[in-house]
Amino acid sequence: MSNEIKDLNNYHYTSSYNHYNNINNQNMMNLSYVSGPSSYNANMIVSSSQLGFDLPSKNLSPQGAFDLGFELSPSSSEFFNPSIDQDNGLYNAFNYNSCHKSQEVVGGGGCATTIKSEVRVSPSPSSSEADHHPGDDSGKIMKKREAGDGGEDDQPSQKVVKTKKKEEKKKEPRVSFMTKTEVDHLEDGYRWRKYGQKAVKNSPYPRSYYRCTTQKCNVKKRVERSYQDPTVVITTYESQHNHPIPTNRRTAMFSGTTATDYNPSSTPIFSDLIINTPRSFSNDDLFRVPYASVNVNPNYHQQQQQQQQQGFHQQESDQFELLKEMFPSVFFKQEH
DNA sequence: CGGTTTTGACCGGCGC
DNA sequence: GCGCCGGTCAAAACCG
Repeated sequence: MSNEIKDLNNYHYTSSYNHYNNINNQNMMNLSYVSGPSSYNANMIVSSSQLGFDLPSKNLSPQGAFDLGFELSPSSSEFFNPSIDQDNGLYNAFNYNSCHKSQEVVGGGGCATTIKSEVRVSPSPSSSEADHHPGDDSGKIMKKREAGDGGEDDQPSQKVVKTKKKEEKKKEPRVSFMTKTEVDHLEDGYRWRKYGQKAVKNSPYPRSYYRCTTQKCNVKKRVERSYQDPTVVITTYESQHNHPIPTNRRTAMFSGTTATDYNPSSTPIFSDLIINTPRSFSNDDLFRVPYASVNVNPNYHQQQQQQQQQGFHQQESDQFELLKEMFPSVFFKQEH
């Protein structure tokens, strides 16, 4: 959308992923994923700023950035200025930087990854949203089926339905992560069924479409690898789960959405992980990161103060709650 | 055998 | 109107 966006970081997503363009201005923090027998570490970078849709410039300002100060590895060349897009519900939350810390946690598993992730919550139905996904409306299915059912009904009412569905669809919050990892499909604790794969224009890497397998849960996610940086996986979540994380998932990770959701016996590995993972942020932390790393960013407290002074704290906390709901497994529960 | 993945086809939106 | 593109469907294949 804006030129600024395109200029940043050379992440030139041609279509709906312009918002991924910036992996510059982000914070990082550590995440350690364990999937089955294998484990891996990853760095997430959450960057909402300059996400390709009409972000008010004010939100792109350094002040707007909520630099969470999560684990900024000196070795990392990626330092970000995360910011939040209030209007679009865009989140620039955290960056995970990886290796060393995660290694400690996982136990020498090798520093797999640096995750850059953008967290974006976009409830806004704004038409100017760069991240509009043309074919991405569930209403389509209905349309198709309706047509197939010989439903040659009155066009007007159908149109109304279409519009309605479209609007509903657009309101669905989305969260995007850029994750530097070798694993294509990041485990997030939920069960997903792949329902499609498409080649991405200008990219050698396909995009995969997943749907939550839980009944009546219409959460979807798209996963694709950045062609600019093949080590970066872009995951976009759409909608929110209306159920806790399945506890019997053998590859489940992290915790559930509530304390009671978490069943240590069924996810021992994660239990260990969580326990062992250093967490230094307080409940007041804007972005309480799952279990990610410690604050090693020397500017962390200063940044926190700045955030508070700028009155971002509450608003972001609210949005964070939404984000947490959408992606609970990533956000280590702070409730205890 | 049930659940998941693969993959070609289909559909709608959009730009030209 | 046409072609391109993103998203989804659904049958077949695969897997535990």
